[in-house]
Amino acid sequence: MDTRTLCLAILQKGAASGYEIKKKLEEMPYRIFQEVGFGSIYPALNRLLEAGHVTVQAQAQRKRPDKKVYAITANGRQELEGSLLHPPAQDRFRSDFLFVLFHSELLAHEELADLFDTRITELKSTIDQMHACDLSGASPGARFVHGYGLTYYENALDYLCTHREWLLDETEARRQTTSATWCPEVSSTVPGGDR
Amino acid sequence: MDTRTLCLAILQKGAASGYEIKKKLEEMPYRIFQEVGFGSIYPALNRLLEAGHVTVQAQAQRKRPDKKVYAITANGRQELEGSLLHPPAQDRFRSDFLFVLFHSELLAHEELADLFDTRITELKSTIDQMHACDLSGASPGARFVHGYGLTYYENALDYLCTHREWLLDETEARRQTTSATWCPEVSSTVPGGDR
DNA sequence: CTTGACATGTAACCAGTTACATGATTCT
DNA sequence: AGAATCATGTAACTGGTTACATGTCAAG
Repeated sequence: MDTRTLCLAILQKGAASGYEIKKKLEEMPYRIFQEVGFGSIYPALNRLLEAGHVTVQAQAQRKRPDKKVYAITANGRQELEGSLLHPPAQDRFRSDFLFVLFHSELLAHEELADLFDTRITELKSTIDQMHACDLSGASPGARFVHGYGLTYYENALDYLCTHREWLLDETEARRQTTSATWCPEVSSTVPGGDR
Repeated sequence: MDTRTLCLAILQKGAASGYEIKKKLEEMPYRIFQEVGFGSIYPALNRLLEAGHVTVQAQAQRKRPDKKVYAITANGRQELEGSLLHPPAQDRFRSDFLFVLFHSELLAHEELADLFDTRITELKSTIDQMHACDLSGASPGARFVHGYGLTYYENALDYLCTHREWLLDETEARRQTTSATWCPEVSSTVPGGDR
């Protein structure tokens, strides 16, 4: 989702400044969608302003720089609802982690094991944070998306744990049988081999 | 992963033309990572050529336009291995579908139901295709990644099926309780207070 | 006779990231 | 004293998408 729509979505729940929008995009539940930098947010807000989708109000603050509080307009709400209506684009999943594992035979055994271990630790911490997350008062949509993300992380963790040894062993085996002999793989935990 | 690295990864498994690279990126197992257009591939190959990561050889064909077959060099292999070594960037998951469901209260009941149904159908078809996919001869890494993707899709399908009714009902319930008290304009709800 | 596969490329456009630029205040 | 937080923005760069441009051949 582009930054403009993301900003509209947040402003729809209440007026906010660019700085505050960035903070909200960093924490749950918006974190699931995307993190964007100031370099995207401020220009996006200016374009929304030009288009009449939002209004600004400068807020002088004692002992703080001025704040520009943006609020969504009826026009902006219509725009947001419009973008929800047309059929959503395909999901895109980008994982450099998987890309590296895909080429497991180009890495040393230890590097592979380390990769797994750090990812498993990260996943556990992410899952803990998501469990700790307060959802009282959250909309049904927010809860649904949170649950989707949580089950994704939990299943990913499970997959990594149950297939770690398999990949490590198979990669080692493949490395040794470079071109000489063909080794018949016999395993009950071959990914995709359960049909 | 950027297009150049993606091209190197494919060429590492064998020489290919730009057209063939695109086809490989469209099918399993590369499909999991990313799909890229010709507009990305041809410039990427030229940059790899300039950098000495690949070589070209024009191949005249009977009754076909000439083909430019690219092959990876020792230099290019080193480059690829190098990019696998430094710690992978964070996974990014972008889903307009989830973004829409997040705002379920802005959509009509029927639109929501339709969204679910089309997505469920799509997922089922994707899963079938992945099950039908031939993995004999695939590297351990490729199998691992394929399995990761497959379990993701299966779990996503399961989550959608088991939570469809919940979201539909909860959204309906929320709509009825908030419609009366909903306050549209800017008003006093400025987050972050004032001073 | 038209669609689709084969085959390569460029140019304009759009979006996002990173680095830069500024500056007060509060916490450790 | 130095780091973190609050607060806003621009400019350069990078990368990807889309549209354009060209052409053959096979199959329906």
